[in-house]
Amino acid sequence: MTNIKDVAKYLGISVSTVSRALNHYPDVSPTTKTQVMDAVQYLNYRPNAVAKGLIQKKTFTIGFMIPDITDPFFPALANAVEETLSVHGYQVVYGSTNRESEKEKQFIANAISRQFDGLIITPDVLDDEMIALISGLQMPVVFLRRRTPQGLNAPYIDVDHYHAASAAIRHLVTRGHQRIGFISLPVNSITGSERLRGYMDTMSAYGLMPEPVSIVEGGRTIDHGRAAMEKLNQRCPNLTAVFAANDLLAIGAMEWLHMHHIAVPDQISVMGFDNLEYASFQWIQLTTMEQPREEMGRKSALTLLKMMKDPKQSPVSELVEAKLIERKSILNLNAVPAGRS
Amino acid sequence: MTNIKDVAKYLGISVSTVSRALNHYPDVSPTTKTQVMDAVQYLNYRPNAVAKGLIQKKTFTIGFMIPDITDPFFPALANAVEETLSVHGYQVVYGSTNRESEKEKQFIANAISRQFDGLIITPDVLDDEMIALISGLQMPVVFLRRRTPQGLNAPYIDVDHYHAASAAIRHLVTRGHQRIGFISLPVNSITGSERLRGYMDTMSAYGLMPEPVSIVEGGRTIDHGRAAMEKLNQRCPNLTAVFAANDLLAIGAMEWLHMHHIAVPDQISVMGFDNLEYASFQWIQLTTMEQPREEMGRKSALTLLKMMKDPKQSPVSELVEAKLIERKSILNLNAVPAGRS
DNA sequence: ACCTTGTTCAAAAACGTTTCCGGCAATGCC
DNA sequence: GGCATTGCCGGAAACGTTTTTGAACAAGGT
Repeated sequence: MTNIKDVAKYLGISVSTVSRALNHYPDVSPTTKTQVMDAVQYLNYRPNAVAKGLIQKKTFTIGFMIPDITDPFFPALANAVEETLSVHGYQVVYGSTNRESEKEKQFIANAISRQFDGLIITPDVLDDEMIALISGLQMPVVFLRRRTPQGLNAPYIDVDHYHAASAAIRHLVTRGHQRIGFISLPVNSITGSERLRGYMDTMSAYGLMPEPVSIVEGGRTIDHGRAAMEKLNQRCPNLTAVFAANDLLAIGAMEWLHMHHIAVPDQISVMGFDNLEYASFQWIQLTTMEQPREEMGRKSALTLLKMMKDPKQSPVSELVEAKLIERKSILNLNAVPAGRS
Repeated sequence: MTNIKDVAKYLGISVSTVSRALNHYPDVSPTTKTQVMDAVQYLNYRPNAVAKGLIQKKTFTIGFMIPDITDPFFPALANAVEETLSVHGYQVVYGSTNRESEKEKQFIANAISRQFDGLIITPDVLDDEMIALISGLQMPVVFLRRRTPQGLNAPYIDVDHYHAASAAIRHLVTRGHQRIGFISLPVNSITGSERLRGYMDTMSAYGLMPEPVSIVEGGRTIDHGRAAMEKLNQRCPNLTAVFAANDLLAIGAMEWLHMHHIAVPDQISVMGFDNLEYASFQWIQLTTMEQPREEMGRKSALTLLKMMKDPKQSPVSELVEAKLIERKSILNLNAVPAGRS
């Protein structure tokens, strides 16, 4: 590999002049500058970013930690993050941690030793050790799709899961639904507990205090959704609607209903959360709360950029709006003859 | 940030001893070694991987270039690659290029200046400039999900698209289908042209030379599949089966059929390619050729690992088998009363 | 007493850049 | 013509490691 010394020697000038020419410093004459550029071309010289990073204490790489790239929620996020960071010369290093605490810590440790310039993270487990690790970080951090935990003061970009769940329930109730089941995410996760809380509070605000049996903890996958729907159907056979805490659960539920010849929405309505591509399939047509993933990804990248440019200012968190996407999985009971069990 | 000089000063020993202790060199006494370890803990010292990379000429990062992380085909690949590389201490840098030539070149250039140790790439456009760029590379490269282009001698990991397409057609023909339409990927892509070739050759081997009108170039998305199915239906209303070159196209086709009340498989059979998660949905149940994505990801990572360990040996390419996943989207005409148009 | 061998460590070079500092012409100004 | 200013450039330090070389010392054999 040819280095800067080689091109300096080739031109018979000093290393520092070559460096200044390449970095467009003002104090280098136009003629030598073009000479340098030509020599660089001719010798096929590529600056070594590692050496540059060492001396500048800036690597132009940022870390992006997510629970699971295989979860269809994340690729769009990742894409938006990379898109907006790459135009500023940053490269992003993904880490898919499978929600394992060990891997998450591993990723942070790596970010430190590799001198990343910033971090966008969606941590899943936030025990004390993790919080300590993050709070000891020298680089800017933004939390994505979860609020900043107690004890840290990084900004976050999140949707308001609580209000979104509330809006979903409102949508169902105003369409005449009263017996509404809930298929939950793991409740030890933040998003899971927030959406559950939105369901609970809104139901009781309408005087529809749900019995505990109408809530089942589902998990995150389609299979979980199926199993949860089966359990729900056993325990509360007279539900008119089901609210699933994400689209995968909703689709699992719809699959179970389809297999048992229970028509959606005629016999039971289903509401989802996320608006994945699946949701718009002709067979599914799921009404769901959309999380604006591109927007979230973009905004997290932009606030990180701002923080890296000026580490002084305290950056601002943002709560973006979820949006109700109406399709055909919910029946309006008020517009129906009546006489349903 | 505390560096190795700090811990040396703290212990009153030399920098080199600390370094040797940390890297488990034999010539450091047990007592100083434990002292060093304790000091490292106490001072919260983290080795600077950038400096290490500079002197060792090894960064323990590999680049993984894919066309589009948003395409549901790739996350599983990416996951497998990262999984098997991370256990060897490598970190992987993704690049989602949106199939833009400019971004692909950008990624390679970045890989050079950042001194990556190796590359796993799924390039989409391979013009002369790209080939020159790659052939000038100092680091090992493996091609994934495409064969190595002429003029390069890197290994590849791919499925045999041609034979897989051939097997798909054989499956249809042995079930009595003769008029089989084809929805193609963009034919200027390698995978697209290979699958098309498999279709063509196999059809004519059975004496079923397809008319040009029964082939329509679809694209890559569900919307393309819909449009293609509509076109196909106009041009060849008497098809008994359609082979779509990937599952997204197949699902788009099935959507169009569903919207027009044409039953699958009773009125027309559909065969896909990829076996995405979608394909197993209850409403879809698509028979399709599975590409073993985890296996491909793992294998590409393993051969890269081998090449990095011993750059001498010429590594071996692999063609993995696609596997027919039988579901319910194909009707066996031989087991049916007869009398179909 | 001397050589050999082995163990443990320190000094310094090296990696490829950037950047600070100073020097040397040439120019402009009085 | 002296003097400050400007434009351009070279030397060298610095970034934080690893690695090579060899020094110091002890122990053991003859």
